[in-house]
Amino acid sequence: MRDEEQHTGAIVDETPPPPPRPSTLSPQPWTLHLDADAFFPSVEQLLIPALRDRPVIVGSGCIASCSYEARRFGLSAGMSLAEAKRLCPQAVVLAGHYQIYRCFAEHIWEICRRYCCALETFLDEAVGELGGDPSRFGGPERLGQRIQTEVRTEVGLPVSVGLARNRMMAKLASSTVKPAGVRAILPGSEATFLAPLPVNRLLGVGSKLGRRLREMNVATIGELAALPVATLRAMFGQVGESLHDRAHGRDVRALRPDAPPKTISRETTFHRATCDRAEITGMLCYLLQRAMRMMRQHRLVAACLEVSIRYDDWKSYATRRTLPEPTDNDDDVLPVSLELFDKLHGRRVAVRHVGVVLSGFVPSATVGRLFTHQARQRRQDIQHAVDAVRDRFGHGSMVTGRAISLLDRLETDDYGFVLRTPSLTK
DNA sequence: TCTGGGGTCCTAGGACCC
DNA sequence: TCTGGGGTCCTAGGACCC
Repeated sequence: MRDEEQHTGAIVDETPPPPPRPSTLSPQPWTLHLDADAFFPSVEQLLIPALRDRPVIVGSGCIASCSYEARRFGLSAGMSLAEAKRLCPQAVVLAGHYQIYRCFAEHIWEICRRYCCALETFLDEAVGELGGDPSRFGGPERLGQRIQTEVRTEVGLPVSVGLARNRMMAKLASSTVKPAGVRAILPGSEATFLAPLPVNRLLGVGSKLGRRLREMNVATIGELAALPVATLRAMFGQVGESLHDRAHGRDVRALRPDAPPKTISRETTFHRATCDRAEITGMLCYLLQRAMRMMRQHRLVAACLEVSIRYDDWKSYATRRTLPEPTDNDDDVLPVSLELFDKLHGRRVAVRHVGVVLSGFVPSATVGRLFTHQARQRRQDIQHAVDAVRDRFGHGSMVTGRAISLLDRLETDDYGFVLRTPSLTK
């Protein structure tokens, strides 16, 4: 909760008592973390028997996920496809079928909900709070095995399950037993579990922070936990404080199962970098229309728009603007996106990548003044009619303005993924 | 290891207001 | 008229995660 208090300025008492830190020994509900093993390739291997036991990669440009058969060749998520093909030429590369993955994920989540009172989901992961005492099932580990078996028999996919007293520890638990493992971390055993793990396993320690910690001769989470919080605060500011908490197994993040998104973005990379302004702005408008539609599905209204471009020499630029007033209408934001693009697009270098980000959301119901003018009301009606057509026939059925030039080159699914574009296929 | 797409959170400086 | 401090908003950028 400390993070939220800092954001909202909720602390008014000059001398508050020390904030309650969730002790690893205090009674807390159990947290479940379930992680599907090599999710995308596993689904492909389940559906296409010929792919079983073969190295399978899902991704375009780089690896989104690869099967354990592929990992034996040194492949891992994030690696470029060029490098992957060099290491494992026999790998099967698939662009992915995200609509299908989503269906499998929802089935897995439904199984988790049998045991969880709150569940936060990502595509290949779920984290939830157990609704009751796991001793009913013979203890946390037995419960994890039960959930794992239900997923295996009902969905057909391997998953790893971790159980602990907070979400960070539950996720660490599942990550240490992948694939197809179950691990419960009993209260009081957190420090023993954490101490030998490499420091970069800790949430929030990526490449940069990991390098700085190694320079301080901190290689394990145990060595990090031994550093005084004042030292970490002096070196890393607020990040240092949360590092100290996490190294001691504390995680104050609450589950937010139905939290609305804070940003909605769409971006794409051109297969061949282009100088054609019409092509770039056409793509920009297309991406923006998709992001706006997704935002309306969440019943949100944006106050801020960001446009980003990346040139062929990999230099990236982005600019944001607060809109004259929050809106969910395409007509309000499309001209702004073009202004922002022109502001960014000053170099004589081909453009490789464009993207848009919507943010500063407020619920659409609270923006009453949007509906005060008749003209605006008419535009809202048209927008909703367009959305209705898109809901029924897909986004590509109703692309407007500059994005029309892209129509015959785009094919998308209902979850916001571009399945085939000139940039993603040979 | 020349590098996709969708997110979250934090920091910092400048403008502006009181 | 000048100076200072604090708060908030806006813009820009970076680290990190899946």
